[in-house]
Amino acid sequence: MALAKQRARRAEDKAVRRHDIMQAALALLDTRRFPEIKMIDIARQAGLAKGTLFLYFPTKEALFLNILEVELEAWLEDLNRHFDDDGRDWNNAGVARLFVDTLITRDRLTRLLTLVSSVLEHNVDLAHVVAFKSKLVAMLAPTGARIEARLSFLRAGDGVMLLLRVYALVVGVRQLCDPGDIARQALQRPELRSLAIDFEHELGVMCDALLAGLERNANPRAR
Amino acid sequence: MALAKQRARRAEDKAVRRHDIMQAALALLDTRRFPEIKMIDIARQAGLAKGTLFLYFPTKEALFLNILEVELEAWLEDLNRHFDDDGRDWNNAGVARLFVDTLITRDRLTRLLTLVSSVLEHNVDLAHVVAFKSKLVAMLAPTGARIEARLSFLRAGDGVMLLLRVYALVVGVRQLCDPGDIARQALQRPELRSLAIDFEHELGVMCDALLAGLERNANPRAR
Amino acid sequence: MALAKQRARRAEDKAVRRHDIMQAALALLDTRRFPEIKMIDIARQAGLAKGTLFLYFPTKEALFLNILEVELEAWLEDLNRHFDDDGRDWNNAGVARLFVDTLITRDRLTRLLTLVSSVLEHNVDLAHVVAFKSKLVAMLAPTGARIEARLSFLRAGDGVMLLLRVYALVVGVRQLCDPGDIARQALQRPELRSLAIDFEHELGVMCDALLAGLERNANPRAR
Amino acid sequence: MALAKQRARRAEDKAVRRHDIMQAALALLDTRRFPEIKMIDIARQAGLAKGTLFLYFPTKEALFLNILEVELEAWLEDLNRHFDDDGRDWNNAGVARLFVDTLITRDRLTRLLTLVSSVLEHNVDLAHVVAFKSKLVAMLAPTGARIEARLSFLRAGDGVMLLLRVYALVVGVRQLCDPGDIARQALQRPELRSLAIDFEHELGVMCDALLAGLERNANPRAR
DNA sequence: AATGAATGAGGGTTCATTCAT
DNA sequence: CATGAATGAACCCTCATTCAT
Repeated sequence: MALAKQRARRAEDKAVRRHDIMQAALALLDTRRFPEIKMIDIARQAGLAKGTLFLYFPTKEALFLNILEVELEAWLEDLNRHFDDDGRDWNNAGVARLFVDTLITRDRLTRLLTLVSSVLEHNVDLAHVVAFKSKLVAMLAPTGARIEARLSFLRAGDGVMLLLRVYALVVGVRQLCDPGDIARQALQRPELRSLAIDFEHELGVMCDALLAGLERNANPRAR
Repeated sequence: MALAKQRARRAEDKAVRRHDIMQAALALLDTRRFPEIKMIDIARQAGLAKGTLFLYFPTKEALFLNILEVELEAWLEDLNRHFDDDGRDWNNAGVARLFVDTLITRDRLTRLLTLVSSVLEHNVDLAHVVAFKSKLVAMLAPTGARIEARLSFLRAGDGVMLLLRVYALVVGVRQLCDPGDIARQALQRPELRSLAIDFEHELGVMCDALLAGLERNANPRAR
Repeated sequence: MALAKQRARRAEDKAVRRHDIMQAALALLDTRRFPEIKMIDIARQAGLAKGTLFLYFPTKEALFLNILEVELEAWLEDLNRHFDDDGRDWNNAGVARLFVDTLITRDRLTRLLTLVSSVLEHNVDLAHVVAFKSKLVAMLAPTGARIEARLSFLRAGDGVMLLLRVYALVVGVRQLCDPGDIARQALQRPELRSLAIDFEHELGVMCDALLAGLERNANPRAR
Repeated sequence: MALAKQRARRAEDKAVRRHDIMQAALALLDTRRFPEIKMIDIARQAGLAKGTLFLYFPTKEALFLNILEVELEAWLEDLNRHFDDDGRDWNNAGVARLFVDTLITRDRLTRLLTLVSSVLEHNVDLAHVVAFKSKLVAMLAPTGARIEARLSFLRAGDGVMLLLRVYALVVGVRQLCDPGDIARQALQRPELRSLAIDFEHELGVMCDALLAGLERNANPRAR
């Protein structure tokens, strides 16, 4: 047996270890897609034994769901901080810009979002999913409220809904812009260039359009 | 040994067999998700042997990619037919409505779209992907042109781009609205109801907003 | 990929392959205990790939349960043949002797019997167990009838019951006489010699006693 | 971290802890089979940490082997007490009855006996097995002697041998009468009822027969 | 062309045991 | 002594794909 890693006995140490594992998984996500990441790889990356991972997360999916939760929280808090800035002149374009700016630096988050419904919510028990979604609802609310305060055409509840729509946008645009290895090669072809789309730019356009369109459609008289 | 199905010698017969296989796969897609559909199931559904499938499609992914191609073509042709109707008064809302109407009756297509970049373009060789994408480009162009003709704020190339954005919307909204089995249970909870979103309605709102927003943002002076 | 073994296409060939697999498993049983036999070992022994085994038997337990069935059948048929010999003067001792003689040359059978309730009837689905037990009932009946015909003190149904009791005896005596590797070493010690018991002899004593005792107790007046 | 249980410093305290652990394991044996009982379960049942178990017993098997030893001792002492009762009129039937009566109330013992050679004597080192078997020999002798004194047809050494044979009977009859979960379901079927055998009754019949038969066969002249 | 038997890589998870604290 | 975090070997079975017939 290899030398056992220092034991995490205090809750604090355990949190650190949890964090280490999540970071290891996250690091692998930069170069590989979810199905290509094996638990053993994560373990090695974290300098741990495979079994140890299962002391902290019941399944591979649960691990990534937790990662997503943390990333999501960080993003929402980031948004909150920005929305609390009264010095800015808030309008649709500004909000869209904020979404894009905070998202394009969060490659991992946007990649993880892609997995939620197709992967991460499978092989996880009901309680976990409920916990995740409850947390999500709780996290979305404050940010949603801030958005409503900044964009006058939004009504109560529209802020959270907007965030969910941005989530949909992120997922859709990722799939549109993120080819797999083979598709990437295919897109090299001149005749397929029209399908090679830049994530950042496209997300910007879509967010802009979404907000402008929602406002427009919120004011029927203006049509 | 079961009686061998009559051999498809002529190209015509082979096309029929191909079609049968695709229909069988499609039928299974109504009740199961891609990873849960086994090649043996498709074979049985088609009344063929497992190995026969591989005479027509090199991999499972290639099979579904072909299915997608056909479904996509049908959808685009449908769109074409509608766009060719001069009797309608074409505007954003009308186009959005058309997208939604033609998509919500195509459950299989919207489900397949979800898989493109995450699944179908893997385990398929370069030539296949190139073929698929080339076909796609060729199919999108005529419809794109028609859209451009119907919506005056669109410039050359915007029609195809719009279709791609609608694709992104479909993928995003599907993931937003289509929970897996466990997530569906979770969403029963009253406190999570806010996350239970109707696909059709949401797709409508998003398409409407996308078009309205794109027009708005296409006319900078109007801001 | 290694060279694929010749394919068994006809039902006849498949039966041969099934038989080969069972023989391979049986061969390994001579030198190892059930939990130490891995499916991969059986596959290699049979010159097949691991997956091939699962084409013929759904689980490891099912495989051995089938083996047991065959071995059991062979034994019972053997018994039938002997019982049909009118030239013998049938009495308790003779029947006991027959049991022992036919069993001590069937090492594998007696080892398998040990596993039935503790192992083989686990990880097998209900239908399989029912099938096995039904077959067992069907196989026991003819032999039971013959025994009843040979031993006058037996009443209807006693023949089958006697076979079940012999089964119990075999299992018990095997466990009594068959030490594991470590226990075998322990029994080398002079002071433990009293625990080293010979299977054949002991089975003989027990069978003799069982039959004599059953007869005795069947005639209360004789007490 | 849970509060560490008070340390057992004195040998006396340690014996108590040992006992606690064995009792915990024993309790679990009532509802589960050996392979389904996990060390962590035993630890929890005993209110201890998993690692602590290994301070008292080197392996899971060693733990159960010790339990068996104690249970066996209790049974033999019980037998001794009964055999020392001069008021009874000792004969085969009485002895058989005594075996059965003292065994059917010892469900755990009879279940453990089943495991001895197939499980408990594996993953235990030689010294342990030797110790167990030596103890066994020592425990059997006094009871064996008492039996010999009560049943006149027995010669020196036959008493111990009889006990071993009763052990074989218990193991065999247990396996015959104790179906696993699936087998139990199978035995519900009317056509398989003949295989559903009552442990107590069958053990009685077998013990009776064994003793009667041994006596019978011990007096060749009587044949 | 059709068949379906054969292949075998692949992988998450468990749990007895160890050992740092 | 007690703890419980860490270890990592072990393992059956699936299923897309191949290929002999």
